[in-house]
Amino acid sequence: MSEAIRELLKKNHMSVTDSRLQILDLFYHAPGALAHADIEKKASDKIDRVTIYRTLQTFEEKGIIHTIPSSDNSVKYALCKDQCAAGHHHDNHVHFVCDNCSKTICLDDVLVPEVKLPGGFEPHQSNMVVNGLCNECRS
Amino acid sequence: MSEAIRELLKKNHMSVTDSRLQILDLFYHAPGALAHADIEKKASDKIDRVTIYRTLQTFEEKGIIHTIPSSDNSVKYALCKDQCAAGHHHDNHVHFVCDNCSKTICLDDVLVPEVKLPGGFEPHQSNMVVNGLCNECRS
DNA sequence: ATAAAATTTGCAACATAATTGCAAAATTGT
DNA sequence: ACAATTTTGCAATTATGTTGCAAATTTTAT
Ligand SMILES: [Mn+2]
Ligand SMILES: [Mn+2]
Ligand SMILES: [Zn+2]
Ligand SMILES: [Zn+2]
Repeated sequence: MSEAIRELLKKNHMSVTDSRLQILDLFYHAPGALAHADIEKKASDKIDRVTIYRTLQTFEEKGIIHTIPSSDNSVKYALCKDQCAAGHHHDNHVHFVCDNCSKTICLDDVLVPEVKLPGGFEPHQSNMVVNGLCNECRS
Repeated sequence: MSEAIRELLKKNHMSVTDSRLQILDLFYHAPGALAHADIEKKASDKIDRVTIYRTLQTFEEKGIIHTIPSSDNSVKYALCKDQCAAGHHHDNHVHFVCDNCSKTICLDDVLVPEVKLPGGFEPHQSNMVVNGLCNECRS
């Protein structure tokens, strides 16, 4: 189990360290996406803020996690599923943010639809975030 | 010209003050969306940081400007087109962020497409941001 | 036009978030 | 077990955002 996490680090040519194992473990068990602050709180064995910043940045560069944009200066991060490699993300799925519980969820099966842009614009990557009530909060 | 801006403030029941006129003027002449920092720099007659924060918040509440989400903790703002009223925005258009010049542009004519969500999710609002090369940077 | 009332502004103080350099600690390869 | 490399934590610094309050400005009433 924790073995899978070690492998992920190895596969991406990263040293396996306590902080990284711990942070990855948080992502694997989290109900939704995590913000820097969430990690700072949840990390059992306290990790320095700076280390968290650097770890998130490295994970993002290696294609292990991706960022989820927000309108309130609170970027969140979530695990990439598969084909994301260093420098080349392919997370073209929709994200959902619950207005009630404020959980942020990757809708891995809902792909971001293509849109026709005005002439001259060349699209590289699209992000779509839907706000509303999540499946749990609507019950 | 500046008269139109005064009218906009009046129409929204706001006192017309120097700061507000100046900031609105910036938006009307800007090539793209503006971040708080942009306004702080561009304001000819220096406006206090706090006033900028408060002005942006008020404009947003009144439906004069809307926020554009980002993946790097730097929300931008742009003018609303029309039917946005206090507390009820209707800016359901796509936004474009240029990877080269990093301009952020409202594609007012490109509507955010609907997506079918998994059962139980109730959508309220959608945002879509496309990255790539803008019309100017591709030439 | 003037004065009173209401709103907005700027300053100071504070709080939180993010970045950088560097030495100590941990990890990796031999 | 050792040397080389990488990562971590701390301190210092900078950037970003919030709040209370008195002074200034704008609006409304006279
Ligand atoms: Mn995702
Ligand atoms: Mn817009
Ligand atoms: Zn919810
Ligand atoms: Zn461009």
